[in-house]
Amino acid sequence: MASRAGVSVATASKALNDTGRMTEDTRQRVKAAATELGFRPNAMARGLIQKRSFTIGLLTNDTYGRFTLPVMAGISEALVDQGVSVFLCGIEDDPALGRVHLDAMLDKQVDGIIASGKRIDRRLPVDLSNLPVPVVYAFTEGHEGSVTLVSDDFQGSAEAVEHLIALGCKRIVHVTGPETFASVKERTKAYRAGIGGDGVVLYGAWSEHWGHEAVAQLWQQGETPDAIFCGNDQIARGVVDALRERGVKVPADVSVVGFDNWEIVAGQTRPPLTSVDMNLKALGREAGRLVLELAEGKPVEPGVRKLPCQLVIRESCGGNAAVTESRGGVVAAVD
Amino acid sequence: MASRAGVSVATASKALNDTGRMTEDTRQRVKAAATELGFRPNAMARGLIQKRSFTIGLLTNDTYGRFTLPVMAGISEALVDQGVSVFLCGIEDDPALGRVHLDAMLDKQVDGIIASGKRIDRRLPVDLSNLPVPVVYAFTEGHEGSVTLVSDDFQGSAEAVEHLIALGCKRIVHVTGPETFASVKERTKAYRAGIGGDGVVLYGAWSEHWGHEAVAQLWQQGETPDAIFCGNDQIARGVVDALRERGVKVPADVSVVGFDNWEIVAGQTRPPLTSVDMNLKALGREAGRLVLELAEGKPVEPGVRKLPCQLVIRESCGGNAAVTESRGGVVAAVD
DNA sequence: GTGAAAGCGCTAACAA
DNA sequence: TTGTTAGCGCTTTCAC
Repeated sequence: MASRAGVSVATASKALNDTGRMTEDTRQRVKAAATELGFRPNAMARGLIQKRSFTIGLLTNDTYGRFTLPVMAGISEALVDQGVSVFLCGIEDDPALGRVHLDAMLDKQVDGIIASGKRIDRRLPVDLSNLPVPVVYAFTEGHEGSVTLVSDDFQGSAEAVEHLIALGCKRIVHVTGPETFASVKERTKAYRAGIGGDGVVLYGAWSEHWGHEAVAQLWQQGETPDAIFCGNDQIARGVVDALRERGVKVPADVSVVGFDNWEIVAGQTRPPLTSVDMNLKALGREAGRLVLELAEGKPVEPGVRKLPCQLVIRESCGGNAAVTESRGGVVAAVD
Repeated sequence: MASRAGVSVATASKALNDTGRMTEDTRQRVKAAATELGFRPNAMARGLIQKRSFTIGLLTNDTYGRFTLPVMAGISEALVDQGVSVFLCGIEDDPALGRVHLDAMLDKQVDGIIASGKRIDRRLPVDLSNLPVPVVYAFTEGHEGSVTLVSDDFQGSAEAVEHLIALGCKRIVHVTGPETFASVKERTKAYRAGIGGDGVVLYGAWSEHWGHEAVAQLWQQGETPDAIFCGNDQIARGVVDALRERGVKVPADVSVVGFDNWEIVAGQTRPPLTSVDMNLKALGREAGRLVLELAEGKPVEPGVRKLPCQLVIRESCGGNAAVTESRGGVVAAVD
C-alpha cells in the first residue's frame, strides 16, 4: 500500500499513526491512499512489536449470563473505542476447561483478563494470581492483593428499605436467599440497620417457589407485614403472585421490593416490581477501564471497590405515580 | 527456550508441533524443556506466518443474550479444543457500532465470523458479504449465497401439536406472537397442518400479558379449548397463570405447550411448561464447526440449514408422568 | 522530512 | 537428523 502514495513503508507507518515528522502534505497523501485502498494494518504484526494485542479476556462461570452479560456489555462499551476486543470464555465450574481457556488467551497475548462470576463470595475454579497479565475481578472473589469490583449490597438494600419507610411502611419483613451467601448477609444487615431492629428475616432458595412459600408462612403465623423486601426478583415475583392469590393487594395492602432488577422478571410481574439495580453495566465499564490502565502500566490501587446500586421504581410500592414514572424512566436512560 | 534443550529454534519448533523429522529422543527432550519452562508459543508470531489467528468473531444484536448465549456456548464448545477463541461483539442495532466491531475483528485477522441475532428473518445492521473471511449465519438472516443455520420451527411445532393430539386433545388453539415474524408464520403453518384445518390462531405480543389477554378472549367467546399451543414460553406462562386465576386446571382441563424452553420461564411456571427447545447450543456447535471448515478452505454447501427442535416434556400437558420425567431428564442430559 | 535496515517470535524451505 | 536462512507485516531507531 505504501508505494501507492509513493513513500516508503516506514513513512506510511508514521503517517498513519500520527507519529514521526513529515510534511502535512505527505501525511495526508498517505492517509488518502490508505482509505482509498481500504488499507487496515495487521494487528498481529503490530502487536508482535508493541507487545500489545488490544485484546482482553473475560472469564466467567456464569453460563446463564444473567450477571455476566451486563458486565460484558459494559466492558465492551468501555473498550471498543480503544480498539480493544473481548474474548468471552465460559468455563462453567470446570477447572480443566478454565485452564484451557486461560492458556488459549495467554497464548494470544491478551493485554489483561477480567474474571466474572455469579456470586461475589466464590472464586472461579482457576488460579489467576501470578499471571503475566493484569487481572481485574468483577462480581467474583479475587485473590490476595487483587483489584476487585462488586456492587454495594448494603447501600442498595438500605435504599430499598428507606424507600419503604418513607412510604409509611411500618412492618417490613425480609424474604431472601440462602444464609450462606455473602450478599444475603450484607442485605440482611442493611435491612436490620434500616428498620432499627432484628425484624423478620426468612431465608430460603433464590426461587419464585420460595417467595410463595414464605408468604404462606407469614400469613399462617398471622404476622402480616405491610411491606416485603425480597433478596431477588424471582423471590419477589413469587411473593407478589402469592399475595394476589390470597386477595392481598400490591401495593395497596403490601409493598414489595425486589433485587437485581432483572427486566424479564421485574418488568413482567403484576404489578411491575420496584427493584434494586446493581448497575452491572457500569461495573463492567469500570472493570474495562481498570484492566486497560493496568495493561498500560498505570498504577491502580488494589482492594475491593463497592459500586453503588440504584433503586428502580416501578409500581409494586405505590407512592407518587408521577415520580414513579419519571424516576423509572431516568434510570432506564442512564444505563 | 530452545537453547535449554540444546537445539536450534527451528528444531524446537518442529518438535513442539510434531512436524519435521528428528529422533524421538530429541523431540521428547525439547518437549520436556518446554513444559519445564512453562514455554508457550506466541500465537501472534505464529499467526503472522500461518495467516491464521485461531480466533473467530461472534457478532450479535441480541444484547439480552437469550438466543445468543446458548449459541455462543455451542460455538465455544466446538472450537475450544482446536485452540480457537471467540470475540463476542454486541452491536445492538447500531450500524456504526457494528462497523467498529467488525473492523476491529478484521484487523485482528479473525479466521471467520459468525453472525447471530434475535430473529431469523432480520439482518444485522452491517453488511457481511464480500468479507475477506468466511461468514456463517446462526439464527439471523444471511446474505445471498451464504451459509445459514436456523432451527426447524415447522418440525418443532409439529411435534408439539402431535404430542397434544396423542394426548387426546381435540380442540387445540394457537396463541402466538406478531404475524410479521417468519417464525410465527412457520409455527402457525405447522399447527394447521397438525390439526388438519384452520384452527384458531391468536396473534399478539411476545409477552405474558398477551397470554393473559388471549385466555380472556377465548373464554369470553365461549370457545374453550382443551389445549393451547403457545408461540413462546412467556405467552405460555401468561396463559397458564390466567387459567389458574379462572380456576381452570392445567393440565387436567387444558394442556399448554410453550416454545423456546427458556428455563427461567418454563421451569418456574406452575406447573412447569412442556416446551419446544430450539437446540441453540447444538446450532452454535454446528456454526462453529462450519466456520472452521470454511476457514480451512474446505468446501461447504451454501444455503439455509434447518436444525431440528426437540420437545421437552414437563408437567403442563399431563400424560404419563414416568415418561415425562425420564424424557425430560434425558433431554436435559443431552444438551 | 524521508527511507533503509533491523527485528518482534515464530515457521518453512532448504542446506548441511 | 539437525541447523541456517528467509520472511510473515509491521514499527522503530538511525542515517541520509
